[in-house]
Amino acid sequence: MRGEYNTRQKRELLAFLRERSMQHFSVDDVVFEMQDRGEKIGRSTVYRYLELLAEQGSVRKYQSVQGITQYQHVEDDSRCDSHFHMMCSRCGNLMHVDCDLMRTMSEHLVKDHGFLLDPRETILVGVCQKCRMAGGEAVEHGADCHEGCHHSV
Amino acid sequence: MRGEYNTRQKRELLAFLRERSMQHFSVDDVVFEMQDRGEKIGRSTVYRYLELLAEQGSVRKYQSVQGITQYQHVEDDSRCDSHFHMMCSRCGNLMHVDCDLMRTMSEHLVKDHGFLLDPRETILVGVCQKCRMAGGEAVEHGADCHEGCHHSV
DNA sequence: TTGCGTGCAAAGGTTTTGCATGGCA
DNA sequence: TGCCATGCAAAACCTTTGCACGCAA
Repeated sequence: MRGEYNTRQKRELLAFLRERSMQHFSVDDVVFEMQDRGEKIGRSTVYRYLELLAEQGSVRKYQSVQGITQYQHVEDDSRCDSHFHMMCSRCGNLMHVDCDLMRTMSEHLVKDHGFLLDPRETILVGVCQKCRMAGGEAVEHGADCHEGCHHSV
Repeated sequence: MRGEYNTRQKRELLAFLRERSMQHFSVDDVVFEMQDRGEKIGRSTVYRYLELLAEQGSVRKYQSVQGITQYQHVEDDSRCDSHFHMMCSRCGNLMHVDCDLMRTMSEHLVKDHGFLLDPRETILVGVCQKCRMAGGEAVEHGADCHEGCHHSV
């Protein structure tokens, strides 16, 4: 059975994941950053172990806008009903949103649109506060949306 | 300048896109289905033309959960402020959502979370009504969410 | 005739797989 | 010792790019 043995690679990878809970990363990030701290781990091992953890639910796996697979370790996976994720298309950061409006939206979608939203699979894409500040007024990705939305950014 | 000539490939591809507006497809879908109807077109041409159309806004491009790039032709791209997309993780269908609650959510996100949502990049993932009916009570992808949300599915 | 568009093939990048070796229990 | 885990290399995929030829204007 898979995931049976307690190996050095697993221990180190798991420690790595825990340190950066709530942060997103690619397989390359893992390989190189672990390498930097002197922990040798094969690329295939990273792929295989992350895949296993994703099946078990302690790691979330999704596609970035660029088409690269990103992973994220989650401590508590139980509150899926109000827990969404936002990703900044500029800096790539993944953020959590845990608020009532999301629940309201879910309920609205299922009631009025017949659509059962899955917060685990859904990622809200946009530009985060930090990047908006850094980029000044001209908000790249949301530029044309900006006008129509009447937001006072 | 790109997109200047009116070639057979462009005409046929554009016709293909218009026929399946509101539907999603991959580059392979295009190549093989056009091939089936006797329209020869090179893979690179499809990539290049879809890329061009995506820049111009008449085609939307995004990553599927499986990591394959999907495209979708959109007739009217002007109402981006309240226009979102939902994708069914079962049947793969892409649907449009054009309602006030989405606008409310956008405004909430930017006001209270500092996040400027981009409706063009964001895809709400879940299970559509048709698939929920077909699948009975046990809703595959939203199963554990189902409980927490107190939805009366 | 000019130069953009096309398609093949090759290259590039990411992920998966086969297989021999290593290491946990 | 038995068997899972690992890592290398190769393969499998998807996408992009270079280049010569075709074709629209």
